[in-house]
Amino acid sequence: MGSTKLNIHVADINHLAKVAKVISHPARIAIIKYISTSETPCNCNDIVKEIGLAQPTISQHLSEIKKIGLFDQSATGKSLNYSINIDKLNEYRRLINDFFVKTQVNCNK
Amino acid sequence: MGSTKLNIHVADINHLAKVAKVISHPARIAIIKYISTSETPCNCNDIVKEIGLAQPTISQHLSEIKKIGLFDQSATGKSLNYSINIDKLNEYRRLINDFFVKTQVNCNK
DNA sequence: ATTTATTATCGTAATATTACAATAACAAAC
DNA sequence: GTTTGTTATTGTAATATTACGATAATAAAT
Repeated sequence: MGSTKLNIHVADINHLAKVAKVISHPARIAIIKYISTSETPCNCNDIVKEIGLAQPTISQHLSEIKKIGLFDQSATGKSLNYSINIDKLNEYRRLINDFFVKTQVNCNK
Repeated sequence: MGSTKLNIHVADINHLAKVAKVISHPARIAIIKYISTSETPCNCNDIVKEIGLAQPTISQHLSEIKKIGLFDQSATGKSLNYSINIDKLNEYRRLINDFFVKTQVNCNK
């Protein structure tokens, strides 16, 4: 008891839920936003300064976002530069948008 | 410690996170989908049978979805009929889609 | 090799979420 | 008013999430 029952749902639904979960926390939204707007390549410390959460917390959130492949990483010197994987971003935008659109279409028949 | 720090983020971001959280659980996605596809008005028991979770669990999920106004309710006899509030559905579709689009635009400059 | 800078991981406390049994609340039917 | 059908609420156990201090791991710089 207590944990989400994944086995009772089709894979599509579980996948959508997983993607939505990543953007269901304000810190992760703020991280994605910051990385996308940053003029210069930004690393973990930049994000820590920007968001105002401890470094391990940011690292944890980054790891959640990485799990769905939304980031590209490139190492320069000591630091890791994060950037958005546009293909994945687009894939997930469509995945979520399609859910809403399909829901609406279903309502209208 | 332990609870999400909302005060460090702007309201927009917290709002988006709140909406995304509703669709971050497969049972809630399945509920929304079922209600939208149902030909006849559907009540809580119908959803319980469809999804395969206990009635209090479904009731709890329905309440989460209601909190962001995604449902209309209408009482007929003993039961409550749930339907999707299309305006809200559209509002949230745009809210989430705009986040993705803006993120992508930011990446390309 | 030691220092310095950066990020990940470990451990853990606080809190939130998920699920369900039991039961209350409500409304129609008898 | 008692029964029946439906949904909400209460209470609670199991699990997950969030946050951070401490520390390890990694890599460049000296």
